[in-house]
Amino acid sequence: MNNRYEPAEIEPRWQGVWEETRAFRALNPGDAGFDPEQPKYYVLDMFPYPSGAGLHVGHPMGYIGSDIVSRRKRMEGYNVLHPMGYDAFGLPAEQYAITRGVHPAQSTAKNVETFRRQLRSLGLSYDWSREFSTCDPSYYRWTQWIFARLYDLGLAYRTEVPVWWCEELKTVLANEEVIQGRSERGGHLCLRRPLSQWMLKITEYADRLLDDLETVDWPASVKTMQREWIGRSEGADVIFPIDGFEASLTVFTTRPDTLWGATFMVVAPEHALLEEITTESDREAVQDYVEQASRKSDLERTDLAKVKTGVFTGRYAINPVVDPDTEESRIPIFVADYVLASYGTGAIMAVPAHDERDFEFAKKYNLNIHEVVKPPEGEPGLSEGVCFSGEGTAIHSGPIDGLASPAAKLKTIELLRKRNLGDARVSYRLRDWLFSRQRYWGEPFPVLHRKDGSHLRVPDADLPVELPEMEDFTPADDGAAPLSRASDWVVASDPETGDTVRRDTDTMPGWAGSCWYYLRFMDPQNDEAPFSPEAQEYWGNVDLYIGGVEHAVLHLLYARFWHKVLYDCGLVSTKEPFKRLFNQGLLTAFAFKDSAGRTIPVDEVEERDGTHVKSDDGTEVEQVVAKMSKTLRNVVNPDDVVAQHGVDTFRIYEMFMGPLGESKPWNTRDVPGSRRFLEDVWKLFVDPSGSEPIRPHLREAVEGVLEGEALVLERALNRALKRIEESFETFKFNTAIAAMMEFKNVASKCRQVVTRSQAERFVCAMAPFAPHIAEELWSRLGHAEGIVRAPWPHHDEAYLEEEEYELVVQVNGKLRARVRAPKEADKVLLEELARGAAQKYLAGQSIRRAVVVPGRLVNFVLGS
RNA sequence: GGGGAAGUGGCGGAAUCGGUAGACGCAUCGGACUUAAAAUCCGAAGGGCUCUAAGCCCGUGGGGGUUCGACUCCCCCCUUCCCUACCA
Repeated sequence: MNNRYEPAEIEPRWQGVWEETRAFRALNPGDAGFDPEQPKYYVLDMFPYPSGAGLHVGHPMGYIGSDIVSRRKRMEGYNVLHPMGYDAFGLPAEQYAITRGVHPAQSTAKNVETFRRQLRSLGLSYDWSREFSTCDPSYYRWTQWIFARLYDLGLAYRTEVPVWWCEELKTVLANEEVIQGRSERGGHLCLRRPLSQWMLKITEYADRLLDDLETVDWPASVKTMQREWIGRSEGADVIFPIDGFEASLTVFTTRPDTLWGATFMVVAPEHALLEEITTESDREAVQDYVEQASRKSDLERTDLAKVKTGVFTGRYAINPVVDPDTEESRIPIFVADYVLASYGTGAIMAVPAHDERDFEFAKKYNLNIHEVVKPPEGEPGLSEGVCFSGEGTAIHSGPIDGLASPAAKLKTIELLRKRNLGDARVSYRLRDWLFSRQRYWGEPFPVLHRKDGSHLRVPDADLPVELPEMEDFTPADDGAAPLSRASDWVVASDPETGDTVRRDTDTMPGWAGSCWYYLRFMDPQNDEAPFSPEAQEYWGNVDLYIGGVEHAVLHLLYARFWHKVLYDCGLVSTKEPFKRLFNQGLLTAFAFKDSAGRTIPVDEVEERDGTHVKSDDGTEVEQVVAKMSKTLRNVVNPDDVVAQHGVDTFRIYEMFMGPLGESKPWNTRDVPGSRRFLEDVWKLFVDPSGSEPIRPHLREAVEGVLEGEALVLERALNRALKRIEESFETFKFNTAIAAMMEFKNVASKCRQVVTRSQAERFVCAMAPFAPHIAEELWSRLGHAEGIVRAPWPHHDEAYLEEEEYELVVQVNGKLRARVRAPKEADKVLLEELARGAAQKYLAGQSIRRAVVVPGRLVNFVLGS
């Protein structure tokens, strides 16, 4: 028998065994051997987007973490669902296909294959029988089916909206995919353009999406981000009559109590009434302004935000609470692009005394500023020349004078309601979800368009509406969807009348597939339903969801929305999809900066005498931490690490780097340390120069009382087991590995004393982290059954207490001595011991006080 | 501008409830083994001062405070990273 530690031999062998024995298969209700009494645990990774570049070492960070949890849960007796798949539809896949001139179906299949190979090589305990891609027709059939439910509920609707159009990508993008006027992917300039689109009424679920955040165990920061994204604000609609005009102007405000201070109004350049209300003499100026605003990208609109601009429309509104006989009741209406068409009503009442933006605008255009809220004592207000936007006491406001802001708000709303001039209203920052793309690589909508402009759903029985094969899938210059050119495919017959109808030619956005994949994993082969009620009932929701913070808002919000819709349809029994969420940290890498602050690629830098210098001219550079990127040439491929050291080393290193939740830099230099640890563990149990599978003294269990070194070892093991246990609470697996290393260090000094029981418990505790070596050692220890379902070892408190401990002796808070103290020593004895130990510091001094903390220290406070 | 997270040796990072700062590992330096090197094994090591022996001082971004005692709690400031960006 070869007794050297050879990961290249061990690892593929055990991976083969796991596959043959289907070691990680999760059993569903109805499967042979399913035990309804066994507790379930569902651990999910955010599935990857299979890009052409393959995995880099950052991807597996979270996967390894979730795998460790899965493996331990299995050892604790849970029926663990731990699946993996691919988020394969969407823009990036299509862009990649276009730049390479390959069909997206082909490039995606190839990328998926690379990802699968790499993931499999990492020894992750996925139930591979549940694997799928979102672009599989057998999957997207049900994505379409769920869309049909949304359609039936009236939650999907078509409307003409000004949408973000990206000229470069020839597509429409959602608000969330446009950052500062540029596409999130690729950074291309975008502009707004009206198009007929599918929208999903996520706003209808805003309150539930907000309220149910209370029920999930998620990082507070993610909850906050979601709350802010939904942006619920309570306020009121107020109707302002327009002077000499039939129509009125409605605004939304969160401060109805400041109504008496509204001295002008502003409408967005896109406001529907703008053209009508503009007077002849001002028409030209207004039209100019509107045109300018439409040409501005949002980038410019925000960048120039510091300087507000606007134009008078020539028209006046009437402040409904100001005496109509006074000139003050007539307030001018402006158009300005600091008011957004898409929020509230697209128009505001401007209260310059109590709103920073209005204040700025009023100062620039010399408009009236009328104070109606007195700031609380000590806070500066208008008299100090500052705009006070907080809450205070109403003044100069007739019927609400003297009321505190919250009461003033309520009373104003009551007044408005009585006079039919407005009412309380809640407004959200969240907009409905723009759900269609004029692209090829996505789920086609299961919708047919009749000649009369009406539309109907494709019957469920006819799903999936398969994506047609197309040679040329590039978007048309005019923005028409590629599918509209699939002339055979587009034509269909009306299921009711048999007339000719046209298929909808848009496709769903990339987010669609990831909205419910966690449900499909529960029952992935079902071809009668997206998942069976039994499977859903059993698996419930995801117990632990691990992924990056970049999905804190969109993916998680969209998935929660769909989940709630399915809940309303009676298809799922839980209100929330993900019980606990954990964000793994970003994996960074070292890079270098020269004195001018330019980043220098790693391969142009070398180390000389402890400093880093540029290879070509020897100038000193500074080491910094940056994201892994092609340009910095600091990307590390897991394949290389695995080839050199094996998967177990890779897994141990990734977890040993630091807490899973924190971002930390990869350093190839450190990897051999993890390899050495595994080599040492191996040698602890296997004699590399011998031929026995295991060190002979470990072959049989020895009975008897532990004493001497054996007892020391037992204590060390229990300490380690406890620390490993604790590491699962906070995902600080680095401390678990440190604990294993400490045990290994102690045990290596007295190898012959290690008992079989200790070896077994240690190997089991190590199994989730380094499963291959653990499995090999377990089998060498003579176990025919794999370690995958071996019992998880728990520590015994009895071995954590020692007879004696080291008592710290301080004088005036400074460490001066240490002394051995018996466990049960009382305060008097401890003080006495300490006094003896610190004698030389105490001689001739008067002790003012002695602080005795049993189990810890004694601190002598000397008199002055 | 707003919000959040974080600053500990040369590097990654430890440190339950406020109680021995620097666990564990990397790199480094000695020593052993070797013809030599690698690997391996043993050992040293926060910084400074110093009579080189026991010891002293300083040290968790900076400055204050609370406490017998602060990486940990409170106040102010600085830096870095992430998110967000006129939401009325």
